[in-house]
Amino acid sequence: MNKGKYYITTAIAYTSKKPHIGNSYEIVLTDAIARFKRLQGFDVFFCTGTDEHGQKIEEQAKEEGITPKQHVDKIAGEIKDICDNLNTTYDHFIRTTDDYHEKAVQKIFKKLYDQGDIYKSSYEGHYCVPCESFFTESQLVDGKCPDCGREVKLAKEEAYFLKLSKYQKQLEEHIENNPDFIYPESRKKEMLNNFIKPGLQDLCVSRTSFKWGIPVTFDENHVIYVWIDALSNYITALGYDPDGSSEKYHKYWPADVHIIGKDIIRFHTIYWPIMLMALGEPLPKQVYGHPWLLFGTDKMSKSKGNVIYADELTKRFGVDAVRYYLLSEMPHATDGSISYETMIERFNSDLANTLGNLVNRTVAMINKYFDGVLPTNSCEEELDKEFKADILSALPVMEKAFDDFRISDAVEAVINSAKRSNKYIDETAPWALAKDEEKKDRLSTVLYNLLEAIRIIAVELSSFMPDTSKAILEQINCDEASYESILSFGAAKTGVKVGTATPLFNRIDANVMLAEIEEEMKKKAQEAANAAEIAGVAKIGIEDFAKVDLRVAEIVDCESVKKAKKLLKLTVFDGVANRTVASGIAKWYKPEELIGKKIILVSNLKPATLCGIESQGMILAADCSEDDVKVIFVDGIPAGSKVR
RNA sequence: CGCGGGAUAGAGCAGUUGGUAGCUCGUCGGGCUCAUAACCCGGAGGUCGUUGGUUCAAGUCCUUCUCCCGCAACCA
Repeated sequence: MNKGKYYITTAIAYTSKKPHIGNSYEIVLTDAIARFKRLQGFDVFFCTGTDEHGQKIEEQAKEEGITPKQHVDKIAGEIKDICDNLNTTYDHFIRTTDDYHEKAVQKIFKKLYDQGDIYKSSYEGHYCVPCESFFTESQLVDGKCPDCGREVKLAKEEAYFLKLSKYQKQLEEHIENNPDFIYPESRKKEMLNNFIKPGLQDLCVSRTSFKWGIPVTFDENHVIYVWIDALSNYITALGYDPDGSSEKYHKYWPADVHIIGKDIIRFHTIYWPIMLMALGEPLPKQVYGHPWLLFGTDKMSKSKGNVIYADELTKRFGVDAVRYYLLSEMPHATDGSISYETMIERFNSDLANTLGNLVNRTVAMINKYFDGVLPTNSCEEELDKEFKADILSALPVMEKAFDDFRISDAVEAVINSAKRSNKYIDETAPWALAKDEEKKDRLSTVLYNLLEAIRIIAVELSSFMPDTSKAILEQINCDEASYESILSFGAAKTGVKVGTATPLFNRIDANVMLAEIEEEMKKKAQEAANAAEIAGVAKIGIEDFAKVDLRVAEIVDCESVKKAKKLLKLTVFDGVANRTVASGIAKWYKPEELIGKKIILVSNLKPATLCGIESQGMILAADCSEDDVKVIFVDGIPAGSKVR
């Protein structure tokens, strides 16, 4: 049954570095929706890809001593591997360095220029020559470059601009007339009130400060800056061409939904619609800004050694379990957090206990009592009705949940079916029926109902856990997996021999696995630290060391600093006089426990002002680990003693 | 008042337009034995952060304050 076309996209991933599991969530989320729409009978086109231009990539390649293209090929390959590894069913993987994309973007740029929506002007700002960057007045620190601290000068850069202002009214109307356009709703107000209504400034769409981008055909010095390049992927992927687009484009555009991270909602609900208006093309029907995935309460960072990549997780838990976890654990509107503890917990309770065990015990009983072949399903009883109704009620719940992007609710609906089935086993007690030869037919019927419930669950699960879905159908030896077959109860057939009962998910011993993981995390953190620090530190001569004047000093006073979370203000006696030192150890020490202690002071450090305090030196402390700092105390040595 | 998000059972969360406060995990007790120490039932546990207000009715709307988490500034 064909319900029409459905075009769905992810944002394209920036190829500066390998994405971690938080970045990978988006593709899994989108894939689940795409699979569900296909199940429902939509002709789905699912597009993902990579965004490969820009200054950052140019710089990174330079550091690595390779060409931007080589750098981008490597990362794009890694990203594609992740998508494949996660078993996602994208129909097209676009790279912004693809030939057809570059050509189409150049034409788009030209068209907009020719019709006057793009114009040449100049961009004025504070320019830092060594950094080759422009800054606005508010970005400057003490009137100097925020990156390097050097003087900046006023400079002009020639650039092309897109006339956002011209379409402002039209966009505002569109957003107000199409309440579903921006989702979740809370974002809509944010966009309207913060950006659109105050008035849109024209958008700078070209750069001359770097070369790694799509050249402007009619102006050699300029490359097309990110927006027109990256956002256009949604139409160039289908074969859009200002001179005549492909059949595929006419079939699938406009997109039914763009799935993106909440950080880029602005670009997708303001710049992108205006670009399309200018091109005279229809707007996407909906933009869903999904929340972020955090690791515990920490953000993932390489130096902490807690970065988790999708491939590491799938190796440990299996692809389907990772997909299940991401989809079931993420809230639809607020940020979600993942941890190994909850992942193991959900694995054991939902997948192994509830779902896996249900399949296992049912198949085992069919084999045990009927040699794998059920003779009949006609011995119905009153309580079966309620059971069937409960199982069938899951699908409408799922459909509503998918429409609202509440994927975790959809997942929950299926797991609830499994729970209901476990309850049905208890209600009917097949093992008791088995003891009475007269109740054979009833026993067969009960097991049939379970088998059919499991089949429906397996089909519903296919959007989230495709391999598991197949494995279940295989185990019950049934290949009826259509959408129509789960609208009513009874598509499974009697007289078919089921397979042997094989556990789908083996329970995980949390203690063992967590210990293992901790071990590995430590190793990774160690490696990161070693690589970054020891290797990166150049050898110095004794004369360099001699420049550092280290003195023992006594802490005579200490107080915390308002408005600075990390800072303590110390007054230390260096043998001659008192001086003030600011130190970022507030997290580990209370002011009163430091008073009277003796420490080692770097006494000839140039003073610096931190949060309004002039710090005249620095005290020595050791980084025991990422989150543990210990001050080096030297009690018993007179203040003022030189250390060397 | 730098911006933003949050505070609901031991933990993690849901509570749509105001109408009896729920779910998962854990815990305690019971049941069952087909199954992966699993499954099923029941209990305990919450003055919904604080103050005041609107209302017949507030977790939900308005207000005061407190605390926590991101970002910004700060680990000389």
